[in-house]
Amino acid sequence: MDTNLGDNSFSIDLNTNLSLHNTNTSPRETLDEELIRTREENKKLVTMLTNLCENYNSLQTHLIELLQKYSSNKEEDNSNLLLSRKRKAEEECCVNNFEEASPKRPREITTNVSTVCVKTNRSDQTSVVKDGYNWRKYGQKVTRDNPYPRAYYKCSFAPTCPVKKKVQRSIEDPSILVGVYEGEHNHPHPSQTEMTVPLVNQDVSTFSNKFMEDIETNSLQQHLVQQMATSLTSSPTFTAAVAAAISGKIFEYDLPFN
DNA sequence: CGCCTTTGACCGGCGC
DNA sequence: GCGCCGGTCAAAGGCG
Repeated sequence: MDTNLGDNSFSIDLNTNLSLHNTNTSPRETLDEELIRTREENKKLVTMLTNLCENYNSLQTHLIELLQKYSSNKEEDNSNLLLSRKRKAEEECCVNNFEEASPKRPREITTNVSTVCVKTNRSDQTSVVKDGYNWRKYGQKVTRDNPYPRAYYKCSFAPTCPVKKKVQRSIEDPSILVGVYEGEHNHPHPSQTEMTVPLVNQDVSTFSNKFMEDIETNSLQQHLVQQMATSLTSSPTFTAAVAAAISGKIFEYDLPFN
């Protein structure tokens, strides 16, 4: 990993030592200087924020790649131990060779399988993984290897959407809901935000999914901050407002001396 | 009234 | 061929 984080060792000079009481220059000149200085600080902050976001994004991309490698290896190991022969055959068919249809099983092959684990309140008995999509429950079954019922859902946001999901509580930790998504949505996410799209097209373990949830939450916040900063700093209205606020403060300080 | 959940029945694959 | 098991269907009922 050669992600360069050294560039982030920035120091922010907020320029708090404003020369408010410079007796050699007129108030107008002082204000102009402060305005120029404020704009420069503004530019610096935007640059630093941009660098920070770029580093963050590259780091996140790298992390996702590592997690995908890790989870695919782990999935392979676990399937040998835990899955029945039937499940194992399906898993291998979908994950490793999903382009080829099994001669023994000419039925529709799912092209995409992903696992999502969601930590819930232990007292919460509902088996709902809130991912922003609309789901219609079409069945429930108690499986042999888990006393908790497995619920079957179809995506009801679009009539032609082929995505299905199975939700079942973990036998090891009942507070964890394990959702298995099959297929890909053929419609945009209802919330219109890419950041909250569930982890389709990835086989991700319990660990990595919890990790990914954190990443996505923080990423959303980061994204919002970035957008706010960009829109605000590029707005002449905003800079004018900042200048007005500063000048107002300066006059507050200056008035007793006039 | 439409959408959703519930739940028993049914179907197909697989092992013995 | 039979039984087990997971997945799906569809009727009935609930809810807003």
